[in-house]
Amino acid sequence: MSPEARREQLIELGLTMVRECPIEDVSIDAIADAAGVSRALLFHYFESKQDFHVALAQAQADRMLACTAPDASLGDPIEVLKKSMGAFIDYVSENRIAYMALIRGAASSDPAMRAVFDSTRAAMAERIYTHAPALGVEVTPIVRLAVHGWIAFVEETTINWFTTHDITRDDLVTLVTTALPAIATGAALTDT
Amino acid sequence: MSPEARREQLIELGLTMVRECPIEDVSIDAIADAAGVSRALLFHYFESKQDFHVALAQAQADRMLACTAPDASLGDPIEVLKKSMGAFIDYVSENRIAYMALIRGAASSDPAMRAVFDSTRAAMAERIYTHAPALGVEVTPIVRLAVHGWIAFVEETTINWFTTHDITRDDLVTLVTTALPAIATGAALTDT
DNA sequence: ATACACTATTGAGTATCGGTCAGTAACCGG
DNA sequence: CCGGTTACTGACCGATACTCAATAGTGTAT
Repeated sequence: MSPEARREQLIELGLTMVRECPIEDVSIDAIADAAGVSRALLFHYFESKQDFHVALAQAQADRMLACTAPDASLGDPIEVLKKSMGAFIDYVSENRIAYMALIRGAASSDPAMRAVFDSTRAAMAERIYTHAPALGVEVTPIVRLAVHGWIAFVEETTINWFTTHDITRDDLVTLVTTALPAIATGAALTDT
Repeated sequence: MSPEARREQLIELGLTMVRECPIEDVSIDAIADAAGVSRALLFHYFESKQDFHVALAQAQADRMLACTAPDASLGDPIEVLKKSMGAFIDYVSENRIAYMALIRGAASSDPAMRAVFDSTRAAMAERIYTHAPALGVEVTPIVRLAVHGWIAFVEETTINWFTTHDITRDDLVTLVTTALPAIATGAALTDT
């Protein structure tokens, strides 16, 4: 099998397994067995287990970003944001174990993992910045900090929402959508 | 040595080590060596490595909660919050590796760890709820969700601030403090 | 067609680490 | 002084991340 195809297969398999149980419970053995190859082959394609996990996280992050890509055709920035947030909530709903383990959980320890995490958030933040001027908000350091914090707000409320489920999905979308201007404009005010 | 003293010593030692390197890199061997006891003794005091980590997280969480206890003597809820937020920022600054690893990072996988994490956030949220009525905000499910999200917002901005440091500590305190009413009142509006 | 080179792939090995257990030594009351 | 309780240990086990020399399979040049 060609290196690229095999690499892709292994990552795909890894993502599937991580969808069912937390990442640290997925051994290299299990992945290799499921793929029908030897353990050693995994270390041929990935330098270490960490490296493999980083590849998984990157793949997961890419898909999430693709799913939540803003639909500029909607025109109104708030509507664009709303649709994007809905997509985010749905994506995390469908991949919550994988998402929590890869994007959120492992963000603490491994620097390489943290880098994936950071760049993913930065990509999400960048989308916001492009619409900020249209809403009369200047992108200053404090606004940037606030936007990053807001992303954490969105993640936390989404994850929390699964366990409680005591408000509707639409209310959640509205909550996180309206929170952004509320936080950002407040931050912009602190700035001056 | 008495069981209690030993337990305390091991936890204290664990917290010290976790202050310097991520928790999963701290082996039971290392802790036992540092304490001058055998590995087996650790398993006499803690059922498993996970159990030990939970004990560490609980101790860390307790200290954080103690440090950030609201000072009701200030009167004005916003001032109380501001002081508490300042204390939180300072605490996390001084213990960022341990905090990230124990309170934030490990929240994904182990249910017992997640329980510590959840109850800590719940304790922080409870402090907020007691002041909500005074600010004309009713504590509904959506407000609860928003408050939990806001705590994530505070954690994220604090951790992020530590790496960039491009605004002043006071501005950060103001940012997170003003964000709470901004988010909570917005949430309360969505409710009706 | 055959030999050769290249590489995807492996099986067998090593080190480390979490966890177990039978046993020891030290401190206790009688 | 003796017996029991218990803090404590050393030696073992299984799993797992990781290594490496060797192989099998495929494409190419003559």
